[in-house]
Amino acid sequence: MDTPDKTQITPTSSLSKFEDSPVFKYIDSLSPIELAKSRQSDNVFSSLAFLSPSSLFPSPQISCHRESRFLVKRHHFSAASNSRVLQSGNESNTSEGGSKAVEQSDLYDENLGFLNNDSSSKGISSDLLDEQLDLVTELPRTLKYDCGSPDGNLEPCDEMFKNTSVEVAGQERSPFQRNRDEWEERQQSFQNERDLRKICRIKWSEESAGGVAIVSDVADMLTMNSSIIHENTDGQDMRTADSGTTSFISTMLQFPLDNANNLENAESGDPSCSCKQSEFGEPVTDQTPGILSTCLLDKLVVSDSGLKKDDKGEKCNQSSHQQRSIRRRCLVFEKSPGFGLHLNSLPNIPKGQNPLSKSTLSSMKRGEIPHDKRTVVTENSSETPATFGGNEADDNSPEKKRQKFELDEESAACKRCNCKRSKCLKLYCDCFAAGLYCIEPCSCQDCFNKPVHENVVLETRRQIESRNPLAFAPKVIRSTDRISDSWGETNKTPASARHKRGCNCKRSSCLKKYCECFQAGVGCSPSCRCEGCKNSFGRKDGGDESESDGEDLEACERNASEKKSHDIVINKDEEYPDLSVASSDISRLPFAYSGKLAGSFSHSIRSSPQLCTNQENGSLSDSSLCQPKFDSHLQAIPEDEAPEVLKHKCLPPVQKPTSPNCKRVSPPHRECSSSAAWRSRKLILRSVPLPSFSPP
DNA sequence: GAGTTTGAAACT
DNA sequence: CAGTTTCAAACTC
Repeated sequence: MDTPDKTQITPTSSLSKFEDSPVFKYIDSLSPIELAKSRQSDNVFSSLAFLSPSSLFPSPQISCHRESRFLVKRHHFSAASNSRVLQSGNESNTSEGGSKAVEQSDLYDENLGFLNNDSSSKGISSDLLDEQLDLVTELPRTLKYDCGSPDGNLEPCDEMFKNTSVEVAGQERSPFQRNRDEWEERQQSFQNERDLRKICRIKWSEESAGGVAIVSDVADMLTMNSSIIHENTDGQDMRTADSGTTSFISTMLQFPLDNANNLENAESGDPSCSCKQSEFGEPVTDQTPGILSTCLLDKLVVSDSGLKKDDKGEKCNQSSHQQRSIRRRCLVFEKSPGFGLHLNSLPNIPKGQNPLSKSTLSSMKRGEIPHDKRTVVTENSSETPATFGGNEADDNSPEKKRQKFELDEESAACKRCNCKRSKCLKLYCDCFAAGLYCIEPCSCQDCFNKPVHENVVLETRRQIESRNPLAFAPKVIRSTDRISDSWGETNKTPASARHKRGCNCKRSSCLKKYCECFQAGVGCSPSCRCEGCKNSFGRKDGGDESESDGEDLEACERNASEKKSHDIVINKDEEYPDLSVASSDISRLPFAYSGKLAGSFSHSIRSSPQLCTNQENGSLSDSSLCQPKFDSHLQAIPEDEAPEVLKHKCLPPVQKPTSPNCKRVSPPHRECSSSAAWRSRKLILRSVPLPSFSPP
């Protein structure tokens, strides 16, 4: 098919075409995004995956974008399905740009047909499939890093992934997950989420056994079409992952939407093997806790699942627990980055940890504060040369350099705490504060922040949370320019972020990392009590230095984003400052109640009021929760691309948080920075909200 | 690498 | 709520 020029095709254009025909939508949106931004797409994918399915989005535009992306990935996936999906994925990674583009065009029709089969769930199924595809694509990268076999041996890599996922779910995450579970149980309102977790658990438990039973269980719980699954036994390897992922995703989606069932059915149809599900179950479990905050985790998990699929869940033996742990760590960090993923909160990624995670993190970070679309793409390309080779002619471009620089910084940032007296059980400890266990890279002494001391950690967290429910919530909230708060009004910055509490700097002039605002790469706000504020990201008084010195700003952002990207949460609920805050906090929280909210799937969290619910029953908007993912995803999407319709439509009516929990919820503030980076953020933010919230 | 500075977190 | 202490990161040398 004729794929429109990436550059030319923008979401906006695609939107216009949606009206004409769904096919055009997919084609238009797909070809440009995928080709240009392999990595980015990954990020996006993960974000999208977690986001509600296309069905969720009433607006054709949104669905179109997502579908297009998914389709592309799916193409890729389908191609691989016949042969070793993973391998193909690995190979394709290097040459994603060209090969995928071709495949996409070819496969596009198929996907459409497939989607059409399941009218009700086609959107969702497509999304899920796409996600799987994305995973496949990303897996190769991961394999390269982790397995050390780029082409490699899929099996080993798969095993690695599988193990990793297992380990994560079982060990490191166990405490968090448990907390989440507890919360969920307490809060019956989120039945879907619980079901999903159950499924994951089941899969997990039965993974070793074969996971067949799991499938049935899942089907029962999710009301999936087991029949469909069985029918598709032929494509086990490929489908399995999809099915698992799909089911998981659908389940997640179900929270807010009833469409999940449909989606699951459609998706489940693809997957056939119970083993696959089990595999998914694992990834899901992992994802649930950590992923939320960041897209990276999602990706990783998904990819892992995908690998497992190929290898067959049974194959996935726990080869190296350590490696898994490490991976997990990285993932978690990344996730929390998210904004950071969690995506934003990935600042502290151990150096020794997965390169993949690094890359992912980098991508996420970039996503958080992308200067422009290109940046994201370039980043992706950096990791997977093949992917973007064609698109990125910018190797020499400043952004490219910047990306490399960021990668280096990320690597350097992969350090952990160095606590000596806090036992890593206080917020002094970055690991603990981020909801992460300390790991080898940490230089802490008498550390209790380890899985072995799970009970202690949890109890301590409870205590801290009892004092301050938002203690583990993201410190920085990003909001789009749409927000009209006192601060935002003064600051026209497209995208803005603010520190939840504001800093209290006296001597650093908010120009050093002592300042949390600066460290997070956000400007100071009226809520800050700093003296002599000279924050390059935005002064408390509204002064904006960023414009004057874009380069400096970028450097500052890099520094800031490096570490506490995970702490930053995008605020979709701009209109609802309180809510946004709460949601942001939730997204980042890995532990306990917050952890449940944040740790659990972003969707669930978003859809679920848990975070606030625990503290308060106010319903939270999912927007913030989903944002990290979207953020990364949206990064590539220019403002123009993001249709306003989506903005509005996708954003479900948010209920204002009446939550008392949201302490110190600073009124929505906007940063003054008007740098390109911030602008890009703005774009991202807009796009983000849409997917996350799907009108019931 | 050791020592200092800094400001958040914790405590009173 | 304010003041003080503790703490670990950030920074400097």
